[in-house]
Amino acid sequence: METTIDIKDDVSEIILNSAKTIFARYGFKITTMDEIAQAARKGKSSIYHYFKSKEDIFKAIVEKEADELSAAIAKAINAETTSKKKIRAYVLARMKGINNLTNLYSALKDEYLEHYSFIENVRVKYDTEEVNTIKGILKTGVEDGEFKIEDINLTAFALVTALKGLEYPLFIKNNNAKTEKRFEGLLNVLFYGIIAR
Amino acid sequence: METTIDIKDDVSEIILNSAKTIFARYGFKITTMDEIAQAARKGKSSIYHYFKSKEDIFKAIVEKEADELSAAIAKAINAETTSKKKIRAYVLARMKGINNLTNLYSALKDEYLEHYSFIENVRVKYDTEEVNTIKGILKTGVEDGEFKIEDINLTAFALVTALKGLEYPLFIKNNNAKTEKRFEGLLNVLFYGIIAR
DNA sequence: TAATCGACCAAATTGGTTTTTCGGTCGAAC
DNA sequence: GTTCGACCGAAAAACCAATTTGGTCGATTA
Repeated sequence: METTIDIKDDVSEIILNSAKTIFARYGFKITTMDEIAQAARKGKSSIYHYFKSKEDIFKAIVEKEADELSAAIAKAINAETTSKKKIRAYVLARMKGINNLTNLYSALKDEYLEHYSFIENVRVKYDTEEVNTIKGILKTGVEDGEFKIEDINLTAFALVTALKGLEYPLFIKNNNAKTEKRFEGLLNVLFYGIIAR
Repeated sequence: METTIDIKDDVSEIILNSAKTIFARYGFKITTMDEIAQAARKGKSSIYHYFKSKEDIFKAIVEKEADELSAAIAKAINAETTSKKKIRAYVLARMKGINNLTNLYSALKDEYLEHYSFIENVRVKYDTEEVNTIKGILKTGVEDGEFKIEDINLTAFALVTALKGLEYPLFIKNNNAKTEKRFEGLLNVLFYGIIAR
């Protein structure tokens, strides 16, 4: 994975990784630039040669994690053939992925960071990306005659919203085989509805 | 509606209504007992003859509003015959009802009040009530052979969660005929699923 | 030219003190 | 039973000095 091209950004990478650990442990506010610099074995001024602000570093880390989750989800989706399976893969990958990057991604839900506009930007960006991903799957499903949906946009939005709401009470708390079975049941509601036939 | 029995609680009612307006406008924290007393044309000490604390007043107001919403929803449900129509009536009544009591009910979502245990109690109480209502409808629907659901508890919970998530972006913002049509589409997903047949 | 850093600054934060406000009590009066 | 003025103690607000800290700059290194 690592090529020689990365060498140029070597220091940036070191700074980012150092900062990542400290941010994860102590949060954005308390972490100081001096601490980051110290962890990276650099003078504080040197950090500013690579990043223009503390926010900038944090932003880079969060965005990187968001990208990693996106990639993991995309990979899971592409591995499936039918749209139905893609939806299922999406939910599963999302659930498992979020557990991994609890550290910084949880920052999106941190009340203190609520007011930082740059975090809000990341949130909005990731939210729309998420909706678009689902929308894409639904659209393909409809075109292939696999799905039948009145309003794709609305359905995609509702699905993401519901997923986000269920995320914490269902997935985060206990993430095991039993949990998987439970959301399997919910997916069946989505696929087949609750009306008997 | 008003009977002579109410006369005894006349002053309580006055205090409650005065407080309600002030709380709605300025929120729980900023509102002072003196202001409430002044609006009720009473001395501050007099208030304590009817309510034991500021929290107590607020609690009474919020619980009253919650009860009103519950009653409105129950009425709407009972007016319908089939379980499917009951679900639809529930969503509609909930959407319209919440718009009415934006004032204090919004307190449930106020970040400042998050930490007050008495508010948490109201929230939990209303949440479980809501889930139970839906659960009741679903259960009856299944028993009558109208619905077919694997896990009623989970489905009810998911439905309420989704509804709560969609509440703000869909309903509150623009509450009109077009909105009704939109969630009609979502209800169809719930009823019939997205799989084509 | 790219990278590093010590010295420095202004703004924000912190810690501690004082003042004010406010929820709540009490006893008296009606 | 109801009302209220006077009062209390704890919490919040206001204030201020000391310190921290995000960020800049010029010089130095390589």
